[in-house]
Amino acid sequence: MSQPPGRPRDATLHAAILDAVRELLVVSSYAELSMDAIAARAQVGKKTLYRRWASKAPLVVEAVLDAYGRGGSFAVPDTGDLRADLHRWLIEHGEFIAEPTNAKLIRALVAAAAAGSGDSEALYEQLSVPQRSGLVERVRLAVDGGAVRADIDPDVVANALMGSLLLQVMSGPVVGDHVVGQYVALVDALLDGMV
Amino acid sequence: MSQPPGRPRDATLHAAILDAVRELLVVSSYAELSMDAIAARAQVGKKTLYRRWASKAPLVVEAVLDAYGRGGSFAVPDTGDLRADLHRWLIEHGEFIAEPTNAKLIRALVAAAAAGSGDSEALYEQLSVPQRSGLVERVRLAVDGGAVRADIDPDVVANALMGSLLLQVMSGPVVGDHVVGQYVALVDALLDGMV
Amino acid sequence: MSQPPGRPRDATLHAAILDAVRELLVVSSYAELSMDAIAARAQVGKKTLYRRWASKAPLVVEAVLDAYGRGGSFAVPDTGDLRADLHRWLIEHGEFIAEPTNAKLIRALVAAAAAGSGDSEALYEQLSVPQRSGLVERVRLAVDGGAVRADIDPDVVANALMGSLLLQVMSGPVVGDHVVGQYVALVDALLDGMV
Amino acid sequence: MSQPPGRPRDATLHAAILDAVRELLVVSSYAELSMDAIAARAQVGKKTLYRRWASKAPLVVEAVLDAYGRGGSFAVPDTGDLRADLHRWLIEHGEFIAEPTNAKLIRALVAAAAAGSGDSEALYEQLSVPQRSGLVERVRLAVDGGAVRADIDPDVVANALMGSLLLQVMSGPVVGDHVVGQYVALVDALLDGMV
DNA sequence: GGATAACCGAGACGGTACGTCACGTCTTGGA
DNA sequence: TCCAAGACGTGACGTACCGTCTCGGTTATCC
Repeated sequence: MSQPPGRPRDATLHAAILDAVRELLVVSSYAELSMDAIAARAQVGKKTLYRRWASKAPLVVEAVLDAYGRGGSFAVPDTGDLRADLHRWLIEHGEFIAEPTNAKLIRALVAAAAAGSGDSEALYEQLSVPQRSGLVERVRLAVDGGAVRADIDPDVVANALMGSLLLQVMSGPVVGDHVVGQYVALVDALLDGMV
Repeated sequence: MSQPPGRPRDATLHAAILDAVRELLVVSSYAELSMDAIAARAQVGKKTLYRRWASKAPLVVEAVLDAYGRGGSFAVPDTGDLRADLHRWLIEHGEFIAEPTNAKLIRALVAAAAAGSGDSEALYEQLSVPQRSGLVERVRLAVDGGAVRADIDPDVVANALMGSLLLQVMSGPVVGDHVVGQYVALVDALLDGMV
Repeated sequence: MSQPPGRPRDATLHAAILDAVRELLVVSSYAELSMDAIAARAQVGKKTLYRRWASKAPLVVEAVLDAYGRGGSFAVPDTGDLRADLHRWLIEHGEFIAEPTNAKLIRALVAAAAAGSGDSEALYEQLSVPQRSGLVERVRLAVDGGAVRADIDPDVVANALMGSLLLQVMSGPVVGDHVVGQYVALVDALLDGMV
Repeated sequence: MSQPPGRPRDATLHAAILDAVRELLVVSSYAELSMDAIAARAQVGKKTLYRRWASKAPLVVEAVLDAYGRGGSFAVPDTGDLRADLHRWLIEHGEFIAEPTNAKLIRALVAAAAAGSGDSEALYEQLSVPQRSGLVERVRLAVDGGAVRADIDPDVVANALMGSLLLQVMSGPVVGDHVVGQYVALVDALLDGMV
């Protein structure tokens, strides 16, 4: 209950720093992003950065997830209509990553996870795990309700959907409405089969 | 026809350098990998590295693709049985990335693509494009042969399969036979539908 | 009056670096001396060197002049007896550069002045100008006092004395008392004439 | 008598290389001069340089001495009039080093001697020893002839004259006729005494 | 006249040092 | 205790130079 002694941390700095990170990431890849540049941009001492984040990776992860979370709700909807719910979720994400700014942020997140040593996978899972569990849960609900065959593994479906999105991000800038149609087609193929 | 003047580049160094990169990547993530260490390991001057590759990213890409290409044929088979062909292709890749050594290499490849500045996407596509076109071609064949519905977009199928693999790589070390079963289940769900 | 923001430079490092330079110069010529070695010896980052000196040349100059300045007073004495004063000054310097350690330092100073590009002459003159003006002043005093002919140019005398010393340094290690006698002889020849 | 087998060395290259060295030294100090640049300038392979000179230092020494030797005779004259002979020798040298191009060359020679490790003093003496012995010989002749006091050490006189010149070179660009007058004054002071 | 041998221009090579940049820590004065 | 500013040790970056080597090719003598 008692408050720690000394001057409390300036809460407004948090947002300023995350903003600086995102602004810099839009114009300069993860590798080019430096803690010095972040501190300079946010008008903040480097010590302040390291007081709050252990290194560049978790800082970038938080900056990206912060933008991701504020960009509207990405929870998997449950209207009872599985096809419509998956369509909507996939299109929502598709439009998010179609925005070049957002694509750069996600690419930075992947870079932070892939480049880092060992425990940086954990950071990456801060993004993937909640989304995956939301998807798995929604599919399991459909299985339980009998709308989907009982032998379907929800994890497999979640992998296919999220994997398609990830591949899209990593394949560079995306063009036009064509892509949105592909998301619809993916859900339909999974539900109806290709045969 | 005529040979350029001066001492020609030593062709054996190319392989020695790529070997050094791979050996180092097994024990030290992409971020920890240094050009100095590569040069030292390959018994080569740093100048020789920069004479042949512009930076760490394309060097790592070539080293990984070189191992990938030599690791046996990953072409999509065509036995006439689409289900069996996709099963086999997916399991082949699944086992490749299940090998921890290979997983590290692929993670490094992703890191090189994600961390690099701009044109490294192009390098990354050296891996993804050939695989994608093989897959797309195989599915299109099935569509043309009437084994698959005419309104199926082969690109969508390729995205789902490759995306699942990519997600697997990025989600850290994978355990056991469980995963292989998931690949079978993904192909089956796509072919038969979930409903 | 106010102090600039940020951590102030560590004043103790200055002396440590200059010491390291001198220690290294005793065993390795100016050309062999490397900034890396200096940094390693002084337990200092290379950045710290370049923060304080633009390159190797001015660093060496300061290191040598620092030792020269601390090695006792080399001011030209003024006892009223010009011959004795010049004898003493010349012998003092002669004994200084006869010390192999000091000779190496002075040779490094000359190398820094001669090898450097343009503005290192200025650094070199940090040594020569004060000595020259002291000598010139002493001779001018003698001229004014009538102890020396009025048509004598003090600059000419200073040149001859300092030049003899410089030539000695550049001519490699010097042997014994013979040299001291030569300094006495030089002053006597100048005062009394050769004829 | 017999000629060694194989293609003889191209004698014209020697001069071309020395020219290249001098041309480069005029615009870029000794430290900035590189063997690569010399080879490129002289249209010569680097192997050709190292076939003829062990390193940069002796090459520079030869290039400078070559120019020095061709610049007319610098032998000490012997007209019987010591004063006139020394005047003439000193003025000749003074005018030589007053030429900025020549001054740069001599500075490079000093740099080659001072910067190098150990045996480079030997190179420097290729210039100083012949001049010194010429001077010493001339003074000794005057001593023997009774034109100069018997207790005068010719080495001391040579030191004073050569040292004055060396100091002049190292003190940067020189201005005007003023300097020539100083050389005359130096000889006069030595001959007549300052008192 | 063929073999042999040294020369030559060009430029790749291993190594070392350069001067810069980034990381993560530390040290000021001050809030 | 927090904060901005910035110096600090460490270590990687990408470049330049040194002196050696390896190409294709040229000139000389020797057999």
